[in-house]
Amino acid sequence: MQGYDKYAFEPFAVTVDLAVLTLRAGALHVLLVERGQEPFAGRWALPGGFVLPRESAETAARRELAEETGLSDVSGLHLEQLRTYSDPDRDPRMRVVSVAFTALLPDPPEPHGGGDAAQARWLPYDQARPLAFDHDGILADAHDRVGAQLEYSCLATAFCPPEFTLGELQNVYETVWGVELDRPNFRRKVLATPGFVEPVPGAARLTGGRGKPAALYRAGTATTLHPPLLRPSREGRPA
Amino acid sequence: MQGYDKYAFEPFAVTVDLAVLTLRAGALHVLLVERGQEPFAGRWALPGGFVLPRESAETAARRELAEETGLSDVSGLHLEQLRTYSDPDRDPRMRVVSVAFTALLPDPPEPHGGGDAAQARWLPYDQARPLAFDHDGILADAHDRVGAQLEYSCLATAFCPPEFTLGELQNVYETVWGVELDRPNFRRKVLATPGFVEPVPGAARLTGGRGKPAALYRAGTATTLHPPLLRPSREGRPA
DNA sequence: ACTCTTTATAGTCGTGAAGACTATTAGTCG
DNA sequence: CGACTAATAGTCTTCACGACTATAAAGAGT
Repeated sequence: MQGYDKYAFEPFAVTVDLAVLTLRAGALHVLLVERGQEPFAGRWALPGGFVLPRESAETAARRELAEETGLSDVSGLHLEQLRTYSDPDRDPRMRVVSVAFTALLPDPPEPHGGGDAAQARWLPYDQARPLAFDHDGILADAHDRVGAQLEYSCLATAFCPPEFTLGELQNVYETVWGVELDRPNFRRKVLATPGFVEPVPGAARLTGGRGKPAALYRAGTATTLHPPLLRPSREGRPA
Repeated sequence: MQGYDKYAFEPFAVTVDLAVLTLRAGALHVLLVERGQEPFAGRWALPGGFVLPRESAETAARRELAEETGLSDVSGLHLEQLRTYSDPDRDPRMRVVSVAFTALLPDPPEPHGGGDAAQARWLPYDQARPLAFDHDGILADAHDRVGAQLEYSCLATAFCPPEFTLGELQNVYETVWGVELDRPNFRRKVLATPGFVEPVPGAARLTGGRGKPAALYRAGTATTLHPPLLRPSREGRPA
């Protein structure tokens, strides 16, 4: 891009789309809004909106996240740019380039519902499709990304409340990956990774009534996992 | 994003920026163009340009890649979306949202120089800064991403010609990571990963005259490395 | 021709991480 | 009080990997 001829380019509308994921009742859920107008009227879609003139995409995404979830403080929530979707025909009305984000919530509040969205609610990830526009693909990309990031980052704690048990942390991995993990081994691995979690002294919580109370942990200072926590059975043992 | 009020959004210019990386003489190089106009006249910048009305960002990026490198066939080259940069003030003239891509080239052709760029050339990665606009940050992000992807993907072969020796493949890792790897161990690890590389039967190449000729390999069918090839000395052995 | 250097390739050894599994502890529920 | 449940502790075996040594195949120098 050298000289800027003001007639050398077409102006595009720039939006953000949010794949807001959470764990509810042991299942992965995604925050969706019901579309009121055509196209895709009545269809569920990822929340999002236009980037305002003086906003970066990140700022717009966090603003939309606050509006759609109704949470007063979204500053601590994990929000990360996923990818930009720019197919010329992804919106039948006009040329829209959308910067997609993934957001991870620990405890799911009932969605605000307000804003300009006709209706907002959590839907189980498996029952979300078909979504409007190219949102099926965006949602799939978000799931892939989060699943991969669980392997080599401390992202899993973003799904958990400030204080959590190792069982809850394990549930994050098992739910997102769709696999079962061995509990003692998971525990050994997590505790052996410096900075992943740190114990809350003297605290314990009953996970739901039955069983031995679990010790509580907080997210540690580390951001990356070295070595990573690899998901099992990807290529299996050959032969 | 519900209804589209045509006055509800500001039109943005959408561009692509390319971080084109290659290995020259054992050092990481990046393709840069010299800016002709203000702002940042005379400063080096990442190649890029406007997304055309009927293009996706990916299409625009591949078109720019062909223009800037002068290569006739860029269809086989590794090109991947990096991230979108949307700070309102990243271009002093107007509101420009840029979708950045990383591209990896095996053998560096002398850059075309033509196109609308004043001048295009390969610069060693370490001597590239300071670049125009926010391109220092984009370049750093590209380097980070490529370095991370070497760990868990077969990306390294994108830096190599169609047939390469394991020594050349190891040079990719060593150059991008800036570390030295043990040759026998690297060899064992690569060959033990199914689908990473496959031998070219009966072929051998002298790496540069001296020494035993090395066997040639081709890129395999795998795309991800399981388990990953972790870079050493990140957190060291504690205690 | 012989040796030295260089690079590729083969193999060895010890440590440690991780999967599979068993045992114990500390709670609730009937 | 026992049955049940979930957390936590510990064992054993396998295997990946870092460190290291040895051998093979080429060119360069004398």
